Amino acid sequence: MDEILLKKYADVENCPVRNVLDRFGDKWSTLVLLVLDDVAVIRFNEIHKMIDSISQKMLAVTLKSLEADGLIIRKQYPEIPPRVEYTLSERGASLIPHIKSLVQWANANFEDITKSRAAYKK
Amino acid sequence: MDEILLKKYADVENCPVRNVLDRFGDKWSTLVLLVLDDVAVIRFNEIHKMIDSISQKMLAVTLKSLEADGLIIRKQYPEIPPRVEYTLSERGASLIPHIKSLVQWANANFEDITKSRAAYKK
DNA sequence: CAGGATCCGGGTAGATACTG
DNA sequence: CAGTATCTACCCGGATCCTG
Repeated sequence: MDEILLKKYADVENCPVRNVLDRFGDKWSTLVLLVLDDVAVIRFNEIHKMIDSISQKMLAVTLKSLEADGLIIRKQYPEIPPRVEYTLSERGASLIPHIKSLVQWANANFEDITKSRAAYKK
Repeated sequence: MDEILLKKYADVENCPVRNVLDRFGDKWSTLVLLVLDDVAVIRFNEIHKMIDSISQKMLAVTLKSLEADGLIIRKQYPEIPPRVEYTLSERGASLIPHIKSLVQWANANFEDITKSRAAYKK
């Protein structure tokens, strides 16, 4: 690993690793990004339907923080009833391949890890 | 994205995405893996020195769960004072490239994201 | 040295109700 | 429809103390 990263192990505030982890670490961001990548354009309630285990509140919070980080774009139409559409930004799209490679690893190793975990308990 | 993943959005328990995310999502696992990759063999207190912001407790917890998942190997020597060495397992090593690609993305985008976040607040 | 046990506080997620 | 507001409960993480 780079020297740069090594030195930053201790520097929690400005550590890019920590920073990106805090973004991924949260329960839903990654899943939302994958959904957006999957459907291109989507509305609030549609996301909620696709990830039905997320609460309305957490979906709102997640979308807001993703928007704040410039990973997704929120487009609001001045209509009644209101309509809001979410899409991936360029920055968000550039992140997708990395997430997907992780997901593929997860899929490939999921079963083995589950077995290890079960065996460990004994 | 694959159909398979799509269907699994709703299936929290058996979803590989969720599962791998829960492993990464925790505050320290990824950082510990990076350290292990960096040094090959390392003892408890050495990790603690490198990541000094982690508490003793969380380091122990993190190492245990990584071991349970078969991502690291714990080797204990029957000596006094006790000595325990940690190394990456093959499975753990196979994960490293994926993490690193994510870290690189984080480094490349860290500054811009920080700016976006600051601008959003106004 | 490498942790285990315990206690404790704060933040975060969930449920529910409400609104422009 | 697309959220916000509030309240609560739980869990996580830190600090401290202890031990083989």
